[in-house]
Amino acid sequence: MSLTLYDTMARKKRPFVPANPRRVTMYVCGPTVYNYSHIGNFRPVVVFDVLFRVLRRIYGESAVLYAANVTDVDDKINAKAAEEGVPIGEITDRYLAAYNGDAQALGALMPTAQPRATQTMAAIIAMIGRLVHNNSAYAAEGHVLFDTQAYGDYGKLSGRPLDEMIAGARVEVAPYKRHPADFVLWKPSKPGEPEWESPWGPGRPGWHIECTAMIEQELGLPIDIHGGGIDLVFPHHENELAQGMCADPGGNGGHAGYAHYWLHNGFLNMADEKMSKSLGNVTLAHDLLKLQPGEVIRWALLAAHYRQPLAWTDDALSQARNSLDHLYGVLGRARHIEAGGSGALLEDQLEPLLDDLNTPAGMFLLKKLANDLDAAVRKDTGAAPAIKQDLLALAEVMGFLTQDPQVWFQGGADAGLKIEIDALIAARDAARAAKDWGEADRIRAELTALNIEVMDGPAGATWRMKEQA
RNA sequence: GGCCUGAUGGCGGAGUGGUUACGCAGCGGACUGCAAAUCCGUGCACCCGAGUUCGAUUCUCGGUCAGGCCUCCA
Repeated sequence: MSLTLYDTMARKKRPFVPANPRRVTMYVCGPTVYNYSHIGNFRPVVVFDVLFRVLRRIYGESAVLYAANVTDVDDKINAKAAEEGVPIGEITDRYLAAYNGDAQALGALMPTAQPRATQTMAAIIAMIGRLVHNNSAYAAEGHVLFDTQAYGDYGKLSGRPLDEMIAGARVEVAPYKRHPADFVLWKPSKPGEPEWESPWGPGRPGWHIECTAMIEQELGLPIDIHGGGIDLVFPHHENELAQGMCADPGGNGGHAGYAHYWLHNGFLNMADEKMSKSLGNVTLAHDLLKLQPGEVIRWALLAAHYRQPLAWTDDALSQARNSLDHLYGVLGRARHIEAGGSGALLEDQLEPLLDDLNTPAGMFLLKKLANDLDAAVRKDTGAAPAIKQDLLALAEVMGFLTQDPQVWFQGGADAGLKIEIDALIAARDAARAAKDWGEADRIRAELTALNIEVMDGPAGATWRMKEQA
């Protein structure tokens, strides 16, 4: 099976070839845990979860190492802790738990490692030490700065030559920087903020160094795939790359590279504008999940190709809901079919995903397989078991159809409501048997008021919860 | 100002040098006591201009528009 991925560094699709097929490594930049994350923050979670699943399918479950970091040292965390008068650990534990819960609800598998900055401090300090030692970094006024002049290819990832960036810079340059693009590896903490001891004085790490240290500690350099949002290309990933290359004991470029493939997901937009906390146009995944099944939100997040911008609208959610209702409806009608006996190659079903994670094409194939299954069941052609297996195999790699169809349609009803519904359905069946249409319709109206939709069929009436949102 | 993306039908969204997926919504029909679900059929698009070509929505250049990055950011 050959997987092709768009590499930001190469600016084109490249065949994916891991350095070691028995140990495939992927790192994705994760959240800063100081609050609930908005739905846009979960786009990479879901996108790279699909990639994780595809890789596991190709190379084997135990062969893929997927690390997603958690930033738990940060100004915003400090501010939140100060506001509540609690240690930062209380803030970060709380919001990390919420984040993981939301990710799970969206069908994302746990990464194989979830390193935290506070637990990587020794590796961070050691790496800064190496950078200072080999003159890639310098100490100045209590700070340690990375010397961007030390890395000849600085700017290559983002396509921004250094001099052009300086020409267009709109930020004030700290006086202790040798070069305007130099960035902080270590800085003193403000009074009252958490700090760690280091050879350059007490303080805390800059933003970029934690990822590089975590990658080295968790996965080892170089890694196969490095992922994140498109906004991270510059400066975050550019800086990671520069310090990572220079931190190698072999010197600048001494190892085979930092990451062999750079993947970046596009933004999720609200009404043509990026969803952003500073713009105030955020929808929290945590709130959305109270209104919609996680699979519906996951579907909406994967409905556009991951590199394209994704417009987040109520209509997109409702279309996602319709699509899943259709697929679950087919599965419900095929519930008596035992999946199996497929002669088809898994590669056929994976093909859309193997082409740079083309999830919309994957959805198209899901729907096609579902329609084929429906027809095979209806016409009793004997092809149903194989088609059902294919459908479920693709759905699993995409993280869909994880529930029993009956639970999908009726899961929103508690036991008491179900008893009430069954009684009403029975009464309506009796009325229909007596051709008392007035009474039958009256009961249906009663069920509608309970948010229940009735569907008459040859084997009697079935029902489902209607869409909530 | 510099750099980088994108522009497909009413909406969402793939893809392709020549017959343009699919979903939702719409319309007609079948089925139904009426519905729902399902099935059959059907209308609707490739931003503008130039170039390359027998032929461009697809390739090239220019333009327009939109979005992003250059500051925390998925």
